[in-house]
Amino acid sequence: MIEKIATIEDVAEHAGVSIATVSRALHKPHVVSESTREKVQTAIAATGYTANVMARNLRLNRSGMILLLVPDIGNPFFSEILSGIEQGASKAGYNVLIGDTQNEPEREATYAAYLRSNQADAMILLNGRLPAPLANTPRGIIPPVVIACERIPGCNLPTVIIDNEKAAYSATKHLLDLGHSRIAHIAGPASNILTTDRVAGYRRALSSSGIEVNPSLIYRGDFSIESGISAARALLKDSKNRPTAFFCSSDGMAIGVIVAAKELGLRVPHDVSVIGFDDIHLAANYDPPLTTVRQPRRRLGEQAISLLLARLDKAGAIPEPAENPVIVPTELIIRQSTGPCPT
Amino acid sequence: MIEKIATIEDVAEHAGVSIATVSRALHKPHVVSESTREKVQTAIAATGYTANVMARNLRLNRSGMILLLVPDIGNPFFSEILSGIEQGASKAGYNVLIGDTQNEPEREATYAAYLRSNQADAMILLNGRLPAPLANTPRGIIPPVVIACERIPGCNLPTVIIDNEKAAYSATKHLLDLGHSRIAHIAGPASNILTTDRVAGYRRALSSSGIEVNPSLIYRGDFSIESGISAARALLKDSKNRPTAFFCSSDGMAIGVIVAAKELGLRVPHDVSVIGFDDIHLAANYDPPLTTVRQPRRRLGEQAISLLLARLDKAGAIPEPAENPVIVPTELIIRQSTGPCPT
DNA sequence: GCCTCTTGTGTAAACGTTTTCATTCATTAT
DNA sequence: ATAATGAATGAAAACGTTTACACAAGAGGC
Repeated sequence: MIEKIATIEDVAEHAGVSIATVSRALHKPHVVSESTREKVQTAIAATGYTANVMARNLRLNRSGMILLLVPDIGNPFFSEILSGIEQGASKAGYNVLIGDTQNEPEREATYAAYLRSNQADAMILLNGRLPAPLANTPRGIIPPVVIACERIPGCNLPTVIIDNEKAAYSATKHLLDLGHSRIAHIAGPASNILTTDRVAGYRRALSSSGIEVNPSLIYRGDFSIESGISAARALLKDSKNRPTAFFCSSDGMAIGVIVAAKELGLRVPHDVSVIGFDDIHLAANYDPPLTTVRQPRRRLGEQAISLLLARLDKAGAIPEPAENPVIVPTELIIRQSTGPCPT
Repeated sequence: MIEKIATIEDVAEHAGVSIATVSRALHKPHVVSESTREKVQTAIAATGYTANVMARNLRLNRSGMILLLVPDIGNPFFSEILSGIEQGASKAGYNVLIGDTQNEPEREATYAAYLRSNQADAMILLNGRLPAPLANTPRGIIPPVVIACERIPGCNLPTVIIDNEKAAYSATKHLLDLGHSRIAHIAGPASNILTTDRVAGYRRALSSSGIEVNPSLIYRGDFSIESGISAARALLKDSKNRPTAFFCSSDGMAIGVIVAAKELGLRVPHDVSVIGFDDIHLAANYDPPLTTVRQPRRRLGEQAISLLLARLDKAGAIPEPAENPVIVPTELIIRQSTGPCPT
């Protein structure tokens, strides 16, 4: 009574041909005669045959799988990037396997081993770190890996990122243009390169306006709403010298700042201006609607997968240097959380 | 110069043993002698051997892959569920392959075929619909599939859901208890069973308070902020008979309602109360903080994967009826978007 | 000293494909 | 009529594993 899954052999028998012919009828229809092709088709229908992908891949020495390393799949920030990647991959006949690394190097290494063990044909890194096994790849061999979201210094694998320094500069510049001079920066974790880049942009903007950077106005958050709240509570405490504007490295932290500001009876943007980063979906509908730096997340994913597919197509071929990294443009979206500096 | 990947044969040769012994040294260490075990270990280290998972899986007739069908991976609502699933699966040695169906039955069918073609060992459905190929599974054979999030009527596969009817009832009841009687319901798309269930809960609450259900107060949204805005604009237009409270089937729509209400100069909760559904992360930090029905999303994912793993363990065994569906409890989180009915 | 166990190892089959090579048969050119 | 071309198919090897089975050698009981 137990259902036996049909193999190519069953189809062959049913059609009265060899398994080679069945395989050919499926993958090189032009080399088999019309009549046998038909016989094979009806046999397939009759047996309900589906090719065993595992066997096929073993023979072809591929897996059809693209491994995506993400620091935390539970973080909605990644979901849209992921969506862009998935769509491109699926169109090219690849599946996307998501590796949630939880930021643990051990898990990164485990997943990176998938490349060697033929469980994945290629890999996209969103986690800003090169897994250990990849770091000591023999010189001259370029693994099929693309880096997205966070650049990895000293690593010249194909990369697609935004220009964090420039984006931070323009955000800070926007606040300067509104007349602010005591501008706080709620940064991301120190471990992220993008934090460094954004701090640099922030500093450059201030300097270019002849304002000295006050280190106590730079607060280290972790992108969460909660860390934004703590940051604002700490920085707004001293009502004498408090900042009149905040440039936050995530929309979440910006929202946290606004929550804390309201808590203290301050109005946004009348008393304090806040600018975020990412342009998450809710940014436009928060109260007040958030001025922010839009990160084209889907675009980022699309670029990453297309870079990877290009790399896979011409495997072995000498990879032209091309423009690397690929920079996808950000955009400053001005809404109502920023306004002129109170006098 | 091209790197040749080491196979089990290379290891065997290097260690001076047969490939069978290598395989045994790896998977049944107790049956090989200590000395050979060591030889094999050094040989593995020397060659940098990693087992070809594809070949292994072909032999073992498994894939180690759990397929997760999601209507839209770009939707952050799913990311936490996903995280719960991924964690449980990974602990049990499974990988999670995400199938983004985009709500297209065709893509669902394609992915469902992965089960037959041995690309996946099991499947979790979050999309509320049974893929066509699965629907006509031979009687008596229970495919390794678990349904989560949305029950599928008439399908008795293992299921883990929340009690939408009850949750909607208690949300509506909360508004009734606050003295509201003109309560609008912003529902989800008609195609979702959960919409039906929640509408039923809403109706039951009203009826049990002796209030007649006014169909014009039920608005069909699509879970998005935008649809919440349209809903509120439409329902609040008539300042004479406008509802004093909204029960929304998603936090997004609740936020939309609040945006629209503020637009009209109405205060929440002073003039109008709003209650959402899901308890997304931002709900607690919106202005005002959102009263909502918390859906334990991670828990949902965890339950789903554990149900599936149990099913996989005793393959073939007669599945005990057990409690089906499994209900994970929701919780009404009362914050500041709901208040007494204005007189 | 022979038989029986136990322990460790090797040989070879199997998993389900794709593809190279050889074979058959019909067609066309000489 | 015979040789040469071409089209269609089949036989078998290969992909890298796991494992059933056979076998060898040493230990222990009589």
